[in-house]
Formats: sequence, C-alpha cells, structure tokens
Amino acid sequence: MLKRENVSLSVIRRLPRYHRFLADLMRTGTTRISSKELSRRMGLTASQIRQDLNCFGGFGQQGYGYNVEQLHREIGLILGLDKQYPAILVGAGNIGRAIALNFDFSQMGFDLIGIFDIDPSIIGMQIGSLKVEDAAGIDAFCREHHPRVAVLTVPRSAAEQMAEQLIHLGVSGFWNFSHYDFSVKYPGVLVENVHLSDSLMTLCYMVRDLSEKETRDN
Amino acid sequence: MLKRENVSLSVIRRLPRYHRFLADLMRTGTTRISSKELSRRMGLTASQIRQDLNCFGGFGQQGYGYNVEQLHREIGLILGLDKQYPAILVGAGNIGRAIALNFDFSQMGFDLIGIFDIDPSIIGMQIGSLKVEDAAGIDAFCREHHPRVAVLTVPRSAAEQMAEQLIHLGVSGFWNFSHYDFSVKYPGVLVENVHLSDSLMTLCYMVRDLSEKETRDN
DNA sequence: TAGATTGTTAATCGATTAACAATC
DNA sequence: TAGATTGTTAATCGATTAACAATC
Repeated sequence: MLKRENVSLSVIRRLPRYHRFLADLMRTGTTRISSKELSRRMGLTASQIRQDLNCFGGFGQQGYGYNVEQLHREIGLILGLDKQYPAILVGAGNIGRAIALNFDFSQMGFDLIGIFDIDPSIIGMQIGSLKVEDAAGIDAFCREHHPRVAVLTVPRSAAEQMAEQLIHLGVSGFWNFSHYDFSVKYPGVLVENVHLSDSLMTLCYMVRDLSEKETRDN
Repeated sequence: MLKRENVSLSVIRRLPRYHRFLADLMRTGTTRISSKELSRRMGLTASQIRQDLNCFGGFGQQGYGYNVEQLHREIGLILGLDKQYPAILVGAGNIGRAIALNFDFSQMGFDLIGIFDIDPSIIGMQIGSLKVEDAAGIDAFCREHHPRVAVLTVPRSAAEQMAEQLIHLGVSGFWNFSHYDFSVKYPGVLVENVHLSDSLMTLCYMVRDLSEKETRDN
C-alpha cells in the first residue's frame, strides 16, 4: 500500500464501500473473489475495481483473483482505520447524541474523547461513556488533548463561529452536519459535509421525476 | 422549468446546494446575483452554474444576472419541493428519532405520516406529532395511506427484509441509513443511500493523508 | 449607447470502460 | 499445460471549463 500520491477523490469515496462489501464476504465465509464477481455484486465494472485498487498496489493474483481478508485489511490500512486520532463532538442535540451513540468511532479511525454543548439542560448528560461538557471549556480541552477532528452537530447559527474557534485551536478536519457550508472559506481545512437535507431533496427530485415518467407512459 | 429530460445526476445533486445558498442570499436581503459572484461564494465556476441552470431553462437576464428570489423558487419547483408526498420512517432508534425530530420533511417535499418499530419499549413513544406504531401494522398502514417513500433507519440485519416488504407494498423511494446496500438488487427502485460511516472513513483518509504530507514537508 | 452578463457552442480535462499481454 | 484473471495501456465517454456572440 505504497503507490498512492494524488489519488482522485472519486476513487477514495469508493474505498469504504469496497471495505464494507469485503467485510460482508468475510462474514459469509468467502475467502477469494475476482474483480468480475465483486463488480457484479456491487454494480460496478470489473475494470473500475481493478483500476481503483491499482492506485495503491497490486493486491491480486493473476488467475486467482483477490484474497478477501487480505484485501479488506489493505483497504483498512489505506483508509487509515488502524490508528485512532482524537476527535470531539460539538452540539449534543438530537443528531449529535444519535451519532455519538450509534457510531463506533474506533472502527472508523477515530477516538471520541469529548462531547460539548452550551445548553445547561444538556451539559452533564451521560452519552455512552462520555459526559457532555460545557462548550465554554473547549479551548482548555483542546489545548490539553489536541483533537484533530471535530464532529459539528450544532445549529447553523452557531456553526461559523464554532468552526473558526476550532480551526484556531488546531482542529484540521470537520465532519460537518450543520447547514453551514464552510468548505469554501477555509482552504486547507478538511471538511466532509453531510448535508442530509440535500440528500433528501435529491431523493425528492428522483421520486417526482419517476412519477412524471409513469404518468407519461400511461 | 420545462427543458429537462435526462439531466445528469451530478447536476441534480448540486441543485439543493444552489437552493441553500440562494436562501442565504434572500436572508441577507440580496435581490440579484451574477453567476460570477455566486460561483465565488460557492467555490464553483460561473460556467458550471450557467450550464447547470440552463438544463432547465433560462432563468437569467443578460447584463443583469439572476433574480435571487425567482431562482430560488424555480429550483424549488425543479426539485419538487412544492408538493408533499407521503413518507414513513421505519426504525425509531437513535438515528430514526433524531431524523424525525430534526427534519422539517414538509420543506423537503415530503409529509411524514407514520413511524414504525418492532421494539415494544419504543412502540407508543411520542416523536414530534407522531406516535411510534408497531411495525407489524405496516402492511395495513401502507394499503390505506400509500406512502411513496420510506426512511430506513433500521439495523443492517433487518434492512433487507424490510426493504423487500415495503417495495411489495408500493414504496418506490428509500432514504436509506442502514448499512445495507440495496441499490443494486432492486432496479427501478430509487435509493438515496446515506452511508454515514463511509463518509467518516473518507474524512479519516483525508486527515491521514494530510498528516503524511505535513510529516514529509518538515 | 456602452457595459455587463447571459445562453450556448466548442475545447479540454478527467474518469470510466475496453482490450490484451503478462502470469499465476 | 490450459484456463482464469490480473495489472496496465489505450479508447471512449461524460462532465467541466473556456470562449464568445446575443442581448438586456
């Protein structure tokens, strides 16, 4: 897993999906798989799978295919799931709590070490193994524990100011659930925007589009 | 808004973002905007914005630009946000509850009319204006109310069976939060997959990649 | 009218697919 | 060895960007 250097984002975004399908295969006891068979299951082309994997090295063997367990492990290493970077979550409302409770951050390369909110009725609440802390203490916390990444589950109105504060405190990656779109403003900062409403609106378009076609066809 | 027909998914996925930025502009009282200025704010090219919009019609005026309010409204119509289609949510765990509580479905083209779960300790729980119903009653409910779309927030193990059941009951669109990847298996069914763990893993890759570069540079 | 900015066509770029020699 | 399947190069396709005439 050495060949990389400027691998395109389209390829990177497919890696977690490969990882997931390979985990499924392991669960069902499959030990080897060809790019052709994997492409059939994932709805891709075999060519694309081979191209994608060869950005990082030759994990397969001619005439045999890929070893499922090995490939799963290699992709995990490429994604960086083997080490845990410290992360904090800011905004312990419904979405924030759901994420803190539902995600095993340690399986995804992170260690969730702090949860913050400004609402006195939420501060002190136990969420999994962590207790919600007062957001006023974020500065001190960051200076001590140096989180690399922040999950931003605050309302839109608080997002901009909080993002800037965290960037100054050394946070360089954001998993952003707020409606605030800050990828443009701070170059160099890594942002993975999760605009759930954008996703739902896209589905809305597709559903409308389908019913229009059905109407025309009848 | 008549020109469409096979507009690419890449374009569609940008529409909700335009919609959001235009809403922001309205909020700050801006009444007109050029593709150039909008491109600067959104981090796109002006060319792309004009190309995107012209898939659906000429909303601008030479020498003037676009009327913010009109463009916002037109994009809303293109996305289909003006009518509400009935939707249900299946799986009222942490994520399901957070979504039901946080999203104003009516603003995104849907009307959330039912929430279901199988867990007796959750059934009957009040979530916003709805009460969680027993999933055993989904068949009867669908035959009566004909939801077009289902939000799938069930665990992976329950997802496949539930998806098939709902497809048979006439549900044709899914907002899928489960780890189950069913876009491949049921052609014709519209699926918007929200694989949050894929998103977090992508961020993991980016953060690792950045620190490797920093290490090299020093 | 002059300046600005669109709508649209043409050029470029990047990503996907196809093909095939290498090789297990 | 023969068959299968990779790694990789070349061809195709689609999406983005640039250019510019039309026009408000």
